[in-house]
Amino acid sequence: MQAYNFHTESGEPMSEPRRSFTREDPDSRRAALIRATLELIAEFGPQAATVRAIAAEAGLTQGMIRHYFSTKEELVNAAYEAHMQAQTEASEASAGGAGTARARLAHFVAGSVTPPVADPRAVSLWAGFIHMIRRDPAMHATHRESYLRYRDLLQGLLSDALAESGRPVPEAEARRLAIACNAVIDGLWLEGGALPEAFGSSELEGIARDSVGAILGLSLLRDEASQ
Amino acid sequence: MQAYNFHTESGEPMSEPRRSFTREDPDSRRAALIRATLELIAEFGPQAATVRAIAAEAGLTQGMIRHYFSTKEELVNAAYEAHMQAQTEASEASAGGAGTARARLAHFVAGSVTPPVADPRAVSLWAGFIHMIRRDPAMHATHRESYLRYRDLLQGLLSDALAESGRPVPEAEARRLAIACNAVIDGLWLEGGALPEAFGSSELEGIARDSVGAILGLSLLRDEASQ
DNA sequence: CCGGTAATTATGCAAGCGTATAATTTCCAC
DNA sequence: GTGGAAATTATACGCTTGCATAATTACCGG
Repeated sequence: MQAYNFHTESGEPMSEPRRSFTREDPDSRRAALIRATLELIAEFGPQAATVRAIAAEAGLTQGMIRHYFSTKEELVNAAYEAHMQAQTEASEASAGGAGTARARLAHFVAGSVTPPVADPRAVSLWAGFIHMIRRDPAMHATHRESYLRYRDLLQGLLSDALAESGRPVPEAEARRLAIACNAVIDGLWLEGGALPEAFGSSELEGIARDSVGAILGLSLLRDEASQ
Repeated sequence: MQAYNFHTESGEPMSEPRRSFTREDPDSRRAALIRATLELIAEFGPQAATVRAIAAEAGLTQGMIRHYFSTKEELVNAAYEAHMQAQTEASEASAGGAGTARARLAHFVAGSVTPPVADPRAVSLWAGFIHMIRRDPAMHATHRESYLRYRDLLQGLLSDALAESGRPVPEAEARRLAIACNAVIDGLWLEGGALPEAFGSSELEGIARDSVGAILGLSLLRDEASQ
C-alpha cells in the first residue's frame, strides 16, 4: 500500500503533495461509501470491511467515513438498509408486469432464482449481515419488514393466480402456500449461491417453476416466465 | 476481565500465583477449543471468535490455541470440519429408522426443519462460515461434499418412497426432485432461523411435510413423521 | 479576485488482534 | 521421592483497528 508515500532513492521520506480532491455533494459521497461497504462485505466478509478498506474501495480517505457517518456501525446499518430497499424495489418491479396472474407469478419466481438476484455475492452479502440482524433491533426490524413484504407480494400473486384458475383459497391457506413457495425460492437461491458449480445454467429456474407449480397445483409454463 | 491480576488496596500490583492446571489429553483439549470456536461464531459471528475469546470460552489460556493448532485459521477449519461431520452423522441417523420409505422420508423432513437442526444458532453458524467457504478450497470441498451427501440421502429416500407407491422415477428426475425438496427444507430452515418469531411452533414442520408431499405427489402423514 | 468556511486529507492514539517466546507447573518413568 | 520432558501460563511484540484531531485545500459569495 502506501500509494501516496513517496521516498527518495536513498530511502528518506520526501515531502509530497497532498492528493487533490473535488468537493462533491453529500448524497453521492454517502452512496459511494455504502456501495464500497456492500462490495467488501459481499466479497470478503464483514471482517474485511474496515474503515481503511472501505475508504480505499470508495476512492476516498478514511476521514470521510467519520465525516458522513458518526460511526462505522452507522455506515454499516445504512448500507444494510439501502441494500434491503433496493432488493424490495426490484422484487416489486419484477412482480408488476402485465399479463395473467399466473404469468406474473412465473416471471416473479424465475427472477428470484436467477442472476442478479441469485448469485454467490448476494448470498455472501446476506450472510455477512446475519449476526448483526440478530443483535441489532433496528436491523432486525428492517429484515423482518423486508421479508414479510416479499412474502406478502408472493402471497398476493399466488392468490390471484389460484383465483384466476377457479380455485380461490382462504387467506390462512394462502399464507401457508406463500411460506412454502418462498422457502423453495430461498432454498434454491441459497444453494445456487453457495454451490453454483453444482447446477446447470437454467436448471434452478426450471426446478423453481415446477416446484412452485406442484405446491400450488398450477402449471407455470416456461414462456410465461421469461416474458 | 483480568480475573487473575490481583492488586493491593493501594493499587500496586501484587505478585500473584499462576492459575493451577491439570494436564489433559490432547483430543479433549482440541475438542474444547473447537466447541468454544463454534459457540462464539454461532452466537456473535466470526469477528468475536478471537484467540482470547475462544480461550476464555474454553476455560483455557490463549497459548493453548497455538499449542494445539499451528494457527488460528487451522483451528477454525478444524471447527468447521467437525461441525459438518456432526451434521452429516445426525442426518444419516435421522434417515436410518425402520418403517416404510414414506415414513422414513417424513421423519427425515420433519427433523430437518425443527430444533436442534433448525434454530437461529445453526443459521448463524452457517452464515459465519460462508465467506471462508467461498475462498478456502479445502472448506469449499468440505461444504460441497456435505451438501451432496445430504442431497443424495434425500434422493435415495424419495426414490424409495416413490417406488414403494408404484411410481418409480428415473435417476435424472429423482435428482431434480431431490434438489427441489432440499430447497424447501433449506428455505424453511433459513426462514425459521432468521425470523423465528414469525412462525408458529410446529407450523414449519407441517408446511415442510405438505410441500415435499406436493412436489413428490405423496401424502406424508403427521404421525408418520413423528414416529 | 479574494477571504472565509466547510470539505477533505493526513497524522496520531489507545485498544485489540494474532503470533512468538519465556517462565512456570504438572506428572510420569525410574 | 525426584529429575526431566512436556503441558500450560504469562508476557511481549509488531500490526491493524476504529476513532480523534490537526493541517490543508477547494469553492462560493462578495
